[in-house]
Parts: sequence; structure tokens; C-alpha cells
Amino acid sequence: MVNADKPGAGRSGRPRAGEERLSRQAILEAALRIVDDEGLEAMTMRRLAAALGVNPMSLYHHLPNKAAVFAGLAELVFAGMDNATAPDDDVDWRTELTRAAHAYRNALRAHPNLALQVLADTAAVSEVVVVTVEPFYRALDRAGLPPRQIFEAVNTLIDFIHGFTLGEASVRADTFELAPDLLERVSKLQPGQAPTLARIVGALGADGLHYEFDDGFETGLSVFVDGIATRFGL
Amino acid sequence: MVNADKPGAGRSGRPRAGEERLSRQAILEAALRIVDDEGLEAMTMRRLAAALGVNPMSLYHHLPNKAAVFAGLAELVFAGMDNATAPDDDVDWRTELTRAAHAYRNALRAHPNLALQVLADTAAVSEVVVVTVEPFYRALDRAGLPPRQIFEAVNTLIDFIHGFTLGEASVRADTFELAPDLLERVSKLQPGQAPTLARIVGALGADGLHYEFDDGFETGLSVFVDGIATRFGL
DNA sequence: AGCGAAATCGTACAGCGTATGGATGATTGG
DNA sequence: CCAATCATCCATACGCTGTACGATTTCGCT
Repeated sequence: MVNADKPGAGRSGRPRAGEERLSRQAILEAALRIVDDEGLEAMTMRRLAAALGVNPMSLYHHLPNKAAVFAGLAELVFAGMDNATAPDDDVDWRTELTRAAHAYRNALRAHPNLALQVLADTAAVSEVVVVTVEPFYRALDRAGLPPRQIFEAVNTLIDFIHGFTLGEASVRADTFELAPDLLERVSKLQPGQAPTLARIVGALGADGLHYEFDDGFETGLSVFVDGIATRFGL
Repeated sequence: MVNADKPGAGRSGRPRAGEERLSRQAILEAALRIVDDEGLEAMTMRRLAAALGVNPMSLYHHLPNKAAVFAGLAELVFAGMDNATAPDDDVDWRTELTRAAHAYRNALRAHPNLALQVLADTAAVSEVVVVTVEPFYRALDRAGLPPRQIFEAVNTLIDFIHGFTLGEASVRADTFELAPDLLERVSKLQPGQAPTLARIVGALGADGLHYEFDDGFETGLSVFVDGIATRFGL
């Protein structure tokens, strides 16, 4: 089998200089596109290779296995975080902490199909993540908290953000009607089973049953910020 | 091929009365055992069938597909929650809320290999989960919070527990040495990249770098409770 | 006795991740 | 300038997965 020399065509062997079709970066970008457009399950090595016009096995020269692809995507997600806001010594720590929390959440939301995977991997992920928490540390340091308490407070806040994002990602909408979901389930219970819940949900039914994730995040965030202030005497 | 009539043997066709080897319940219990003993990835339909001494396809008469198996397992996890503590009108809301939070966390921790899967599914899960949150509602109702705020507070707390459990489950240990993990990563950064973080982690290094998940949970929970109290004037 | 439904099994298919090895051009050392 | 090595890509193939389809056996009912 010899040369059929269309310049970029599917020839075997090492490509000519300047014709490389693959690179870690290019692969990860294609993978991200697939995940965003078609979901996590669509991201197979074969599908990814096809998107790049390449044989599946070629991918393994740039990434050791599929898990590494997802790890790379997790990095992309955190790298896409908006840390552009110049550290500003004039704003108070609450504002700064709130801003950091929003930036973190937004990074995770930018690729909803990926959020779950990223969260599952987070503990195992690279240096990018570490940099990511700097603003949280900065805000609480400027508030005057001692190191150990900063550490604990940041962990707590980030755990909340993770959990919130998890719920948000598995519902997949900005908004969420409680009526069909929660209310219907509650009404299916035997009467004595969850009386408080039933009563509270009933009372909620009187107002709106509408739930907005943005509002929920704001509320949760405020609770934790207030908690940090109270508990650590700020 | 005709009868080789060992009573429970691998004969084809419908089993004789009282010889049924399968049931939704039995399948789920076997699946849970596999997940606990060998991990999530080991739980394949073939492996599950083998554990029950049955042909893989037989499972599909009791459960529509593999996802349904995991959904069933999620129910088992929540059903295993310790709600035995009789509602006690004498303890204050903080105590009751704390107890509920621990019970919830413990249910998730009882099957660590499953935690991640359960968290991912939570939104889609059945009535069992709804009952599960009753103690949270009860505690905050007794604290005198209005419905809407109870709703938001419970969501926030549960999000925190989910996020915390997620981190805990992906580390897989009661304890967690920050030195090799966090410290090493921080030390790999370019000097200017995360100065506060570097300084705080350095200061932490002076004391112990030990992190205990139980303590972390306690702290986070306290922060939340203080936040509720402050924010809603309890 | 006969019949439909229920429970099980056997076979088979498409798709997955990836191990292995071969082709080809780039790069480098003599 | 040539030989050797290396980087990059491709073809084939293996063992595994979830599950569709259809046959087989027995139950429960009429």
C-alpha cells in the first residue's frame, strides 16, 4: 500500500511535518464538544476519534486511557473559571467570598453534562483545582481568620457548592416545578408517614411552588456566610 | 433436552412452584453485596446473574435494565436510614437537626462504593427519599421557621451533606493526610500563583496536617446551624 | 383438557476500551 | 549523506458489556 498523497488524508504512518492531526489539547477540545453537544455517554474513544478524523488507537499516543480524557476535561472546566477579577483590597470579605463562590459554581455550570463527572473526579484532580480555591482562602484570610478555621470554612463552603451543583446538574433546568415532582410524591405517602413534610409542602402550595436554582444558591450561600461569621466571630 | 430433575438446578423454562430463584428483592440484595464487596464496576448483569446462579437474561423479568438495578440500590440505601429515633418533643431544634443530618450521612456512608451512584441518581429517586427528609422538616418546623424558609434551609443542608459525602466517598478513608495530597500540590505551584493558599497551608503545616472527616462534618454542620440561627433570628 | 401468562435459558449482536504490531515519515548522530 | 531511532498513525483482534429475540417449561385458570 503506497502513497495516495492527498495532503491530510487517512494515510497510515507518521504524518508529514505540519500535518499532525492530534495533540492532547485538540483531543480534549473535541471531547469537550462531544460531551457538551451529545452528553457524557456519547463520549467514546471511537466517537472521539471519528470527530477528529482519526483512528481510535491514535488517541492513545497522547492520552493513556479514557479516564485520562475525563481528567483532562475536568482540568479544562476549572481552567475556565473566571478568576480574572483582580484581587481588590477594598471590598469586604463577604463580597469577596461570595464572588469566589459564584465563579466556582459558574465554572461547573458551564458544561452541565460534565459536572457530575468532574465532581466525582475532583479529589483526584491536578494542580488546577488547587489554584481554584485561592480566592476563598484570600477572602477569609483578609477577614482575619486563623489558618485552621480558614481551612475548615473553605471546605464547608466548597462542599455546599459541590452538593448544590450536583442537584442542579441532575435536574438539568434553571427552574424546577415542585408541583409535579415533590408535591406529587408527598401526596402518595400514607397519611402518618411524613406529617411535617406534608404540612409544609401543603403550605408552600399556597404561594408559588416555583423553585429557581439561582435563588436557592444565593440563599444557601448566605446561610453559610452568616454561619462562618457567627461561628468564628467575624 | 429433557428433565435432569435436580430440584433447583439450571433447568430451562419456568421453575416449579416454590422453586423461584429470583425476585426483585433477592436481585437487589445480591447486587448490593457485589457493590459492597467488589465495587461499582464489578456489578455487571452477568456477574449479578452468576451470583444468583441464574442466566443473565432472567434478571430482565424482574428489572427492566441495569439502571433500574442501581435505582433499586439507591432505595435500599435510603431505606436503611436510621429513622428509629422516636420524635422527641423535648430536645431543641439544633439537636434534632444535627441528629437528622448524621443519620442521613451515615446512610450514605454505609455503602461507600455506592455513594457516588446514589448521589448522581438522587433527583430521580422514588418516594423513599421523600420520607427521608421528614426529620429535617420537623426540626425546623419546631424551631418556628415559616414554610418557605424551612424548604430553603433543608435544601441547603442536604446539598452540603451531599457535597461532603461526595468528597468523602472519593477519598475513601476516615482520615486524610494533607501533607502528601494538598501540601505537595501547593508546593508545585509557581510562587505568585496562589500566595494566600500557600501561606495558609504552610501555617497549617506547623500544627498537624491531619484531617478527620468526622470533624469536618461536625464543623460544617455547626456552621450551617449557626447560619440558620443567625439568618432567621433563632 | 386446554390456554395464556410467567419465569427461565440459549443464542446472538452491536458496541465498548484497549493490547499488539506494523507502516511511514521526522529527527538525530556519525 | 546515510543509518538508526523515534514519534505518529492505522489495522486487526480480544474479551467484555448490555440487552433484543425467541424457545422452553411450568403455573394458574377456565
